[in-house]
Amino acid sequence: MYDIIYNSPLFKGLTIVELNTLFLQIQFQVKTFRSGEILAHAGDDVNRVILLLNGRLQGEMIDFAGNSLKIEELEPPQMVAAAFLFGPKNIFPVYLSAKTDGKILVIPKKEFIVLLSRESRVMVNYLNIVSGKAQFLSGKITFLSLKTIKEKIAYYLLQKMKNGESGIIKVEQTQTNLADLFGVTRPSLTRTILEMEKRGILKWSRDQVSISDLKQLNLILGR
Amino acid sequence: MYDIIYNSPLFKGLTIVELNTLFLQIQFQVKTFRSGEILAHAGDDVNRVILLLNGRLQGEMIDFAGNSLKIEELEPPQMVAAAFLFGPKNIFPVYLSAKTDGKILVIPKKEFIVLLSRESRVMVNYLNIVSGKAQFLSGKITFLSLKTIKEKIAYYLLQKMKNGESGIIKVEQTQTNLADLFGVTRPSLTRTILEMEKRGILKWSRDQVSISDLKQLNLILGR
DNA sequence: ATTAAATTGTAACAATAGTTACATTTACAG
DNA sequence: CTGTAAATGTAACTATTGTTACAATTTAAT
Repeated sequence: MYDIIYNSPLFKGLTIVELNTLFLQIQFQVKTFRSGEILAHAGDDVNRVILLLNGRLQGEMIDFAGNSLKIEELEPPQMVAAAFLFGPKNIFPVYLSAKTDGKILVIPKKEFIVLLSRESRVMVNYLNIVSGKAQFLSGKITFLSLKTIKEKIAYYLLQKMKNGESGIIKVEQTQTNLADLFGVTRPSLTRTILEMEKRGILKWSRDQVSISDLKQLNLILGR
Repeated sequence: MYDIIYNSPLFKGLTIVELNTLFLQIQFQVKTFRSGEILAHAGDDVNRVILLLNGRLQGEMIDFAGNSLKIEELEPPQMVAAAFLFGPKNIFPVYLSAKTDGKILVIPKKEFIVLLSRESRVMVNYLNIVSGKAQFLSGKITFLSLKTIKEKIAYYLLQKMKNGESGIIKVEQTQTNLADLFGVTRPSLTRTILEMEKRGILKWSRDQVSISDLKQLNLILGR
């Protein structure tokens, strides 16, 4: 078990020996689950840490387009519902069900608090996880608040350019995928891309986009 | 000072005496700022805790409609950029500027980590703050991913009913306000409301809405 | 009670995106 | 090299929302 949680975001930075010592001091359970089993219902109390050791779970996921009811698979060794253990509403936002057989590590919230104050590396790890979620969501909201497809394209491309350099952007996505990511239909996306091409803003050829008029692109976002 | 932070979400639950003792053990600064001053630029490193003691600051705010660039005022004794102290991206998401003269409490991140592991009540408080942010954002995304005005109305009303009971809902908002909250135009909202009335789903009279057909209302959200 | 301001109702038209269906082009397996 | 599947281009039509402007109604202050 310790070899698995050794690699988890929550316990990273600790040695296996340290993990062993730490877990001697707290109460926890390892539970097995069977494929198809429902581990938590939406609305259930979150009063424990659940760390997926092996197997696959599925739950809600926020995708790029914010279709929040889409289902995401959790892979080991991820934490379940990390942002719902604390805060005002300690309930599962969605169903949590098993796609395969597997095992979870369960730590009661009280024990977890002890653990956090005893081992500051775990505390920092956990803070990183929860903060990361908040940051992720914050970014999604920025994207979601873009109203038109043109704006979404502009934002997407400008983001890609930041991590890059020149006016040529590699898009490792098909338009079909992008449309899905944006939460729009594929023909609408294509239509908008072609319109932007006609206006001389960019040139989109398969997996490569070249920006011809950066000013106009920024203008779309009101910058 | 301690009388102010005594009431802050971050330090609540501790007595003034305990706060005094705690602050003797860590490094911190109290800084004054002047109206108009920019306390942090978007992109600046977040390597410190900032707690507003008095005065008013303004920064980015995510509103109900997700217009993320709207400006929100921070009031004392709130924390600034709580979700950006940890996590992968430790940078201010927005400008932070002063609306009035005032004072802030500044604790370097390193010191703050010491503080968190030394006083688990503060740790739990902080976890509650960050988790609360994540939960808030998660809720906003659920709302933002509703595509049509009809869906937004349905979601809004059903949320209101949860905390209530009967088929009569008090809406302490004008349609003008609601439209703004939803991120749509007022005539469009009115039009949609009237259409829903025509279909016998609800009856909207000023500040009071009565649901005539709960099933249809749920159906709009695909439930 | 009267008036000004705020709120709500309405309508014509424009803009944007979804829907559906099919044509064309490209990639790639055999 | 060829055939098939995937990706992209295109078009007509519908649905939804925005825009603008004004009318009707309600609220609240004097």
